[in-house]
Amino acid sequence: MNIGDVAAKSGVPSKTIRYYEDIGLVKPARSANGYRAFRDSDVHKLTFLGRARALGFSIEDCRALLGLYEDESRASAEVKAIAQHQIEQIDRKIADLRRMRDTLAELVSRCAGDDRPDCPILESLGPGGKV
Amino acid sequence: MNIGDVAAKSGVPSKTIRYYEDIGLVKPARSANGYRAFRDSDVHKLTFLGRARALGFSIEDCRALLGLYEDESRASAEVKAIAQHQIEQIDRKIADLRRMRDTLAELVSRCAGDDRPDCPILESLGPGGKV
DNA sequence: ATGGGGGTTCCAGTCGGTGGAAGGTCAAGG
DNA sequence: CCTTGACCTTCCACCGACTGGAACCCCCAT
Repeated sequence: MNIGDVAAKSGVPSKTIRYYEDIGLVKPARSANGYRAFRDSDVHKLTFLGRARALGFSIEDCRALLGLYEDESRASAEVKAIAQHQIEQIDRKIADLRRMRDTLAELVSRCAGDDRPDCPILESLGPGGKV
Repeated sequence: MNIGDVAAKSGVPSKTIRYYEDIGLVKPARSANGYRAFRDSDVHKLTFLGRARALGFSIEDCRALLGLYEDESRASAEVKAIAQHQIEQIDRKIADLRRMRDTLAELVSRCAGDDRPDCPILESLGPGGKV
């Protein structure tokens, strides 16, 4: 299988697949003409990677998960720990974003939004403010 | 004022201040010895930038906001529009993260997390899965 | 004069790709 | 047999927004 087919099947762009090879996540064989020759197992790995990335796992987490995925004698506890850690990271990001959002929403609600220059948003960002 | 004092007063690291000069957000004068010479207005700008960045505004948004901040004849509507757009971006990010979080939480809840190898998390990421 | 704590420039690296140039390969159609 | 066009290859540069570090300069106190 050539890279284009794999990209179509796995949903991971060709460019990204080459990048994943660069960083050692997949190791496709090579045909005589120099083309990468993918097996079904590579497609499975790439599908796996695409989904893991969509869940926000870092590349290094993906590398670890892929190792566990391939390891028939893994302990599910290891996988669960990584996933739980990822949930914590996401929760932290959400909390940060929510704080930003609330602050912004409050500022926006106090801004007239007309053609006059006075603006609580800019005032809060400036030296007197306390955002 | 030297860069270190400004960093302390504005809360923006020296390195970042130099970077902001590089990309044209601040334009400090220079002393005879080649050191950057900041005025109070530069400190105000950098404080402004620090706060705007903390609210998640992109550098380009910051540039626009800084322009409006400096423009006495601005219309608050312009500022409000940028802030509202930013809120929308944040909302979209939160929604994405929440989807990830929910999916992960569901997978984690179904994973035994013991020393056995069977793991719904890995199964969902693999070729049979449907994350 | 020496030491330490500023400052300066410039280059490289972060993360996870993405875009594009220059060139090789292959199957189909004229 | 040749050309066209779609694929593939490598390599290098760029995105955002910094951050780390090397190598060097400057100024003040001891």
